[in-house]
Amino acid sequence: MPTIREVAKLAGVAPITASRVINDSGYASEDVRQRVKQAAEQLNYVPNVLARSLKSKRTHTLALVITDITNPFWTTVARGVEDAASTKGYNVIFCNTDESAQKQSAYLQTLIQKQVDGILLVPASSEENPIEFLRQQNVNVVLLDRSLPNTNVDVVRCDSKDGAYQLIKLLLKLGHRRIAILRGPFGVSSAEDRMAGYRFALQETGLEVNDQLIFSGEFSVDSGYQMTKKLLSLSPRPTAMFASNNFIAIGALKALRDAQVSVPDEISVVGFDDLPLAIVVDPFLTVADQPAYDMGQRATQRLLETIDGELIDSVQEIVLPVSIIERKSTKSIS
Amino acid sequence: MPTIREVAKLAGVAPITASRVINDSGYASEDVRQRVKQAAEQLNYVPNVLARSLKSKRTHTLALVITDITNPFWTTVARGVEDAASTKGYNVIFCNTDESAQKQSAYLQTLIQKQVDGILLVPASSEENPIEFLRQQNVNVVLLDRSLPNTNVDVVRCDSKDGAYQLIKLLLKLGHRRIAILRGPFGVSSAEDRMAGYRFALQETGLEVNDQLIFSGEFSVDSGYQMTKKLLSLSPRPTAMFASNNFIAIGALKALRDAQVSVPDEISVVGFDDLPLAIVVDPFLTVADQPAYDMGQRATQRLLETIDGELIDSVQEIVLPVSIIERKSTKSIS
DNA sequence: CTGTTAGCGCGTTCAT
DNA sequence: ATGAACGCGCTAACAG
Repeated sequence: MPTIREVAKLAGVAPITASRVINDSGYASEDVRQRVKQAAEQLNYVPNVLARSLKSKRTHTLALVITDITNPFWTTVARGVEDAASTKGYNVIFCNTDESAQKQSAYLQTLIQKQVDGILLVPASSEENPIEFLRQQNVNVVLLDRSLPNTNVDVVRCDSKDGAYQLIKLLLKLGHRRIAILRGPFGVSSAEDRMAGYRFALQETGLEVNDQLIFSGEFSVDSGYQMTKKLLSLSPRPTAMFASNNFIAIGALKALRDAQVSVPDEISVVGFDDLPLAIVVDPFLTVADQPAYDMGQRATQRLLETIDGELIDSVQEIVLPVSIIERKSTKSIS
Repeated sequence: MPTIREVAKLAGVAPITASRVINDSGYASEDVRQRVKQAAEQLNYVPNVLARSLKSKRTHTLALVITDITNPFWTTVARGVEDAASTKGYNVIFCNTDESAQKQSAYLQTLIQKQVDGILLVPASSEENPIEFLRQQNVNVVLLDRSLPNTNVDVVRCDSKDGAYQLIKLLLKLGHRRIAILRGPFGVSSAEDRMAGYRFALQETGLEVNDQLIFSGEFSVDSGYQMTKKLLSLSPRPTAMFASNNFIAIGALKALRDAQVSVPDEISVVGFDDLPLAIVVDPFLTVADQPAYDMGQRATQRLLETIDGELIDSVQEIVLPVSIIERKSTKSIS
């Protein structure tokens, strides 16, 4: 792999001159310009941006640290991120933490070593706050989907509380009173917010929150399945349930099918996160849909702004609205 | 961000000594060891691997160039890649080409500039062969999913021809004779292979391949939808159809639903690529399932081997078997 | 318009 | 056991 020095030599100029031509910075006579370009062409010269980055302190590389790219919600976010990043000339390294604080901190460590210009982080549930560490290292961060308590960072997230609130309201209007929730991990703000929305809707209607109807688990298919099995052993059985994430919803629907409980005839189900349109031929689950792609894009734009030093002072929390999509998984109680 | 020089200064030693302690290379007295470690701790020292990479010519970063991370098939591949990579201490940059040769070459250019140690590439359909360029640049490459004609590169792909063959055989056994194919882009080896499998199965059975029953398009939902609409205008209508990719299958199913053609009563449908189990609560499409995760993993392992210079000489083509999953979208003709 | 010098942060080579 | 010098490839800063 040729260096700029070799190009310069072939063109009969000094390295810096070749550099100027190649980066189109500074002056250069047409003659020199030609010679350098030709030399670069001839040698198949490709600049080594590592060396450049070492000086410029810019790598034009971002990192996306999510829990699992396999979840269609995160996939869509990732696509939004990559699109926004590549438009501005940035690349994206992606990392899956699987909600493990350990994996997360290992990744963050490496990413900082690699001098990424910024990190989009979906913080894994954990005691430790990763932000302080990142701050010390002077990395730009934007939190994605989840906020962190007592932490002054940019966040781009969706309105989980409102989404949950609306879904429960919808069930209440249909006459349901025994409404269960399959909630996500403690300490994860989106899970807590959805729980809060659930609570709020019930209380607003003058209903008590029944602890028996609250099931907690992971944001996973398996967990959704397990929680639903427990739920089904209750008697009287709830007439409606709220699966607080797409994977939980899938697990729930599987469990209901296995138990031959029909939706919505025997139980109404609402979910959070839509399954991408492309995936489901005949969608039937009523959900609160989050603008995943937008979220990725917005967060990336925000991150790039802070990298460019535009808005260093003001910390922003961008909350995107969710939209309720009513389909066929709920039914009025009679 | 502190440099090793500052750490050394604080510890009262020379930079190189600090370096030795931190990288655990060479000798250092226990006393010095302690002092350096403490200094590093105190300053929150994180080594700048850019500088290291500049010397070592290793970035421990790979790139995954796919068409669209949003396709669950690629998502799964991506997860396999990232898992295999991170296990070995590598990070992964991901890029979406959307089948555009232009985007692809722009990405490849940047990736080389960034000195990635290797590239996992799903080549976009194009006249130009990107491999020669990569060869010149001395980058390690493993092709994913698709091979390239007359090109001596490692490939990890699935047995598309056999998958298609088996699916068509299955339809033939059910008595179908008018079997349509919704094929993918010309010049994309997986699309061509599936076409070949289709052809082969028919010919083996002594049937002629009827050009009217061959529809060509993109690997996209929309394209699947369009092709199916055309297919439905045929009379007599085919009794069975083969959607040669997951997105095409989704589009096809949508079109069939919109036209109120029932599957499998009025038409049998088989597809390529399974929709991830997690996604589909009640899967019903009969498909040839590719081991997407494995493919990602195997390709990455192979790439890392070549990076480590283990097997530079022998070019390998790894072909993974697909498995037919029979469900409820086909019916015997009577 | 072009070139010399110097340094980004690190680690290899060769001394001491 | 520790350190000085040098260079990876590139580009500001400063001549000329």
